[in-house]
Amino acid sequence: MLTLCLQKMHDDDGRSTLTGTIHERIKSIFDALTRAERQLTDTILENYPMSGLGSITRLAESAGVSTPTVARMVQKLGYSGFPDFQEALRGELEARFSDPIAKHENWAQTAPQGHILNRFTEVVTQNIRQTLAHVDPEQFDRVTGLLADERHNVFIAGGRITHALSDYFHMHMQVMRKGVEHIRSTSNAWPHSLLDVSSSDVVVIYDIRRYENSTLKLAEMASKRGATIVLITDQWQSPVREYAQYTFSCRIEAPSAWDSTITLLLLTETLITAIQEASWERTKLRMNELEDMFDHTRIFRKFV
Amino acid sequence: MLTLCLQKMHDDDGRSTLTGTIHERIKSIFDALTRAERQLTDTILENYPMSGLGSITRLAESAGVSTPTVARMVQKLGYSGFPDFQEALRGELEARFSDPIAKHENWAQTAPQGHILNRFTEVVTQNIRQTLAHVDPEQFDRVTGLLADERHNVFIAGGRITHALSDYFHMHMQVMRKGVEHIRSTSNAWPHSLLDVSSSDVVVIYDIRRYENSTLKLAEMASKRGATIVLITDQWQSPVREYAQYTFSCRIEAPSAWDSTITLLLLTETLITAIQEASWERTKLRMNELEDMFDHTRIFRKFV
DNA sequence: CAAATGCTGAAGAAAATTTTTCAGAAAAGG
DNA sequence: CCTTTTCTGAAAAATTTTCTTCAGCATTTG
Repeated sequence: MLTLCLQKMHDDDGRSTLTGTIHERIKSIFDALTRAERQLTDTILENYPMSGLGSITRLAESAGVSTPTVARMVQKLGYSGFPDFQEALRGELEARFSDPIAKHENWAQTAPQGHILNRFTEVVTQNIRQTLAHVDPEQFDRVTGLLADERHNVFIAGGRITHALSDYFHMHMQVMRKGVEHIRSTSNAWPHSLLDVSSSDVVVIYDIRRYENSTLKLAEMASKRGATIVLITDQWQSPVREYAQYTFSCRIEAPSAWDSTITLLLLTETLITAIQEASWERTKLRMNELEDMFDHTRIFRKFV
Repeated sequence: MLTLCLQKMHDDDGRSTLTGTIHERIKSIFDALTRAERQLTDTILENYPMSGLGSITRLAESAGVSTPTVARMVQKLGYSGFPDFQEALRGELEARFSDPIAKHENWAQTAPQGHILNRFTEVVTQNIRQTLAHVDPEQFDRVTGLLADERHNVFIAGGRITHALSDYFHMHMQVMRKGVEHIRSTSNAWPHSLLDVSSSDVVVIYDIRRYENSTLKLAEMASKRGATIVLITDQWQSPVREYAQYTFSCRIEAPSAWDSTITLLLLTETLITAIQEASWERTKLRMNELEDMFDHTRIFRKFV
């Protein structure tokens, strides 16, 4: 067996001294780790460095691996055993505590305080929090029910920025049910799609600033045909809301010249999951069929 | 014997729950302590809370008292034993370290505990945390530099699921710089695009499970042409990593039959922001030009 | 100053943690 | 498809840690 092992030095006391933080060490050998070991390091890094301070048993349990896996892993990192590893962790913690600058926990531990990775993520989590605080669960559930029901055809429309989102939603909806169509409001051809919209149908419209005229026109015409309109927009709300029966406002603030569509994607994925749960029997069948077709087309790798 | 003992409560799990921090508790009973015990608390408070995290023996030694003294002392504080005391210490440390959103039980306040809105968001924030823990800021910065540099042409490719993401990235990149092309690995026409790839170019590839054969082929061929390959993948890593100079692993776990691409979007948007910052002068000009064009096309509403 | 009380730590007992072993499972290679 | 290699966790063994006991010492009090 080829054993990967980081270099280790012993000083006069026999205590091990290794270079770099454990976090860095883990990342540097991450590629050489096995499945269970990666699972373990994920747990360690997730709540770093706290998670490693309990007993080896506790750490193993919370990572969902066995204690020998933990023992082997810390040896790969270059420590003589779990206590040695824990000692190093405590040392790091101590160093961090005595350093007054490092008081704020960074998202990306190894990135400096003001790095864009941390700044951006900070704002995004705030957006998520504020968005979720404004979603009406009842409204959400009713929309889920509407979209899961195959008696209603579903049309999905997005604008310049939100095109990717609507495309993503459309792709997933197609797997779960029939009667889903993607309308490109950026194309001149969208009136053609509207021909099929009837009063029992649902039109999902994505529209964030700067709100597009063609999207508003689309909403107006779909509304005239009696369709139910679901609007996913930003906190300032697209004018489409006048025609919409259901409106979801998502926070899109970002430390950038652009807005962040993370919260829109979050809402979209949550909707997808809810719809899937509401129509699991049907969705399962369709997914299996799809899998079969994929098997016959060799699009995907059989073995990872 | 008159035993001093702070009040202690047991919850359903039998775990002890005490009020106030250990530091406060020690101070409050300090007057009632004996000589050896004061010696001990001095040591604990001197390097609080780190000193208490080793073994009882170590703590006793560094305080110059015996282990029974420590054991008696923590019982006076109201803990059932040294491990119980240590657990409390770890809890305090964790509270100090962890960010407030980690303990957010209900994201959507009005939705019930187990509502999909809360369940999904919980998992997503975990994904974000774990993803950020794995991003190497240095690698991130280098990729930012590469993509901001107009001397390198940029090709962006996505698969079935990641098509929307690559489309989104492409749209933003187009605003910021020239020489950006979107390759559809799902179409048979992608070899045509590869004709233009030279050794100074950068190919950004999105690939999450199930990894697509055509994407791997694309990477292989781009690699043969000497292009620098940036891979954005999931935690299990696409086989494309063999050809990639830069690999970013994003957590995509979701309480769903599908994976969540939120973290990929987060990384993408952060990249966009970083690239924008790195080339702000140029980007500003291009954005102004774009605005002018929009003004002439009446695509957007002039007044909201 | 003597007796009583309480404090302290050495040593051993109990309990737990950590490490090792090994067999079955999974993955890789032919 | 089969063989080989590697990985993984259950269980046992080894080690460490924690707790208890108890005899000696210090302090207080009358």
